[in-house]
Amino acid sequence: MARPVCNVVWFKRDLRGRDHAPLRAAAEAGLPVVLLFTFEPSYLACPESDPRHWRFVWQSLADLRQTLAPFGLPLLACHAEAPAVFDQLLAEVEVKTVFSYQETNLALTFARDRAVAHLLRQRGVAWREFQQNGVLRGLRHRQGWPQAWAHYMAAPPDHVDLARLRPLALPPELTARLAGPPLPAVYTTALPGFQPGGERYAWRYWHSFSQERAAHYSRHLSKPEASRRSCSRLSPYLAFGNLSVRQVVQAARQIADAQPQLARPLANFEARLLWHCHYIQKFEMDCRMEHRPINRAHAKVEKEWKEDWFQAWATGLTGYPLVDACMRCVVATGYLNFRMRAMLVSFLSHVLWQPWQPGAVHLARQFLDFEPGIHYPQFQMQTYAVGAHFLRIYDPVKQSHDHDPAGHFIKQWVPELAQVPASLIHEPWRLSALEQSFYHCRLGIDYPRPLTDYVQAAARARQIQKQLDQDPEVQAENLRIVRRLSNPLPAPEVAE
DNA sequence: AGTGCAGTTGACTTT
DNA sequence: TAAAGTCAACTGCAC
Repeated sequence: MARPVCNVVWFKRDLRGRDHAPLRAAAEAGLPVVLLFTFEPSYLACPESDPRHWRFVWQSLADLRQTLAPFGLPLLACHAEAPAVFDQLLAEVEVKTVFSYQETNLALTFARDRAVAHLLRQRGVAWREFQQNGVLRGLRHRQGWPQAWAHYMAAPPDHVDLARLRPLALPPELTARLAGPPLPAVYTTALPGFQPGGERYAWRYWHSFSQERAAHYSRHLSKPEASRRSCSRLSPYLAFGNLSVRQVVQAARQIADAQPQLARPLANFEARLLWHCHYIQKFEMDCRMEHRPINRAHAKVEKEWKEDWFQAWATGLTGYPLVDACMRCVVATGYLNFRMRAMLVSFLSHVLWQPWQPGAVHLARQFLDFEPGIHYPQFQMQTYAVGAHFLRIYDPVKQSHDHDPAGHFIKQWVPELAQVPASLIHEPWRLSALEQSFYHCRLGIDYPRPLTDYVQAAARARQIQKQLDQDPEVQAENLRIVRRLSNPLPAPEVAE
């Protein structure tokens, strides 16, 4: 008996029903479709994964199903490795083409994609992968990239006519077999404190941002507390593709045109959307930075692993109030603004003098909006002076005075310091014995003494960096990186 | 009242 | 997206 013929749309980090090139292509191709998502055990179990990410995906799928249901389109979520899913599916149905987006992600998913490509090629199935968010695969240099990005962002979205998609009816037995075992409840139960996934929530965040919150965007961007409201909070929706960058860019331009008083903050916001894609493009072009220093000569910097220091950092017990508040906050909510993230990385790398890789894995799990293409380039930039960049060592006390002067954020996340007055909260190690007892904050008992002295540690980090700058091997590597990764044209906002 | 000077502030440069 | 260094201008104060 002839196998039924169909196409497949394979959803990855593009969990939306609009501006979706693979869906659009499948609709235009005419054949019945199978809509597929895979929860892969190897991906769920990888060190960078946290249940918070998969809960977000779960919620996104529920939302997507709501979008698809009126058109009678089922979405098959399989708890199995993707190659195995395709293998089983191809045994029962004849797939002409698999449509998906290109995925700039971990080495793990890249290897998975190669296995899938191999399998599909063997079975004579075409795989059409589409460019996502202006990120280009196979670029050798970035000359012309900003122009290509601008062109993509200005182009009309990939409109999907869901009414034109016809589902392929799979036998329930096959559907059940493909679906695999149910996901453990930890991946499917919502937790308070985290942003919920899904296209509908994504647009709700966009509307509240563009209508109310964006006014103070630039002023509050770096404040640990105010940024939670005044920033867009779209990052997890972009990371999992509940929104395309293009949809957001175009929505922002529309609002900026209609409401001139928002033009400035929204232009600032759009510049960051460009940087978002810029870093993913960087990672796409050199994904080895997931594991090793982008400046290979930096591999010889010796760092002494101190498990207890790392644990103190990871749990918010370093003795530096703002550092601890930030870590506890991101562990509890999955969100922290850019500057505070950079400070956490700087503190681990330069002050505690610990290797960055375990820190990158820890924060990948905490960030609800974990985006490998931003995460790894940023970690490397914060850790090393790479290419044209210089070292940025954040002073945790200065940051505290500058961005949380009244200590509200600190008190919220480090309740041990709740009684300490604002004037003393940034440096609790200065509290006298009397003050410690008066403010219920005994150092070493209620709240830790600093793990190490910031001033000395930063001086050492700067000195080692100075030596590295003189090192011919480091210099040669930097030259290579500048040639390959830097953009030889003027900055995009100027060129535009 | 005007001068000298130590200390502060801010703009700008450098790493 | 940082912070230290440099320098000039400014301030407050003693005399």
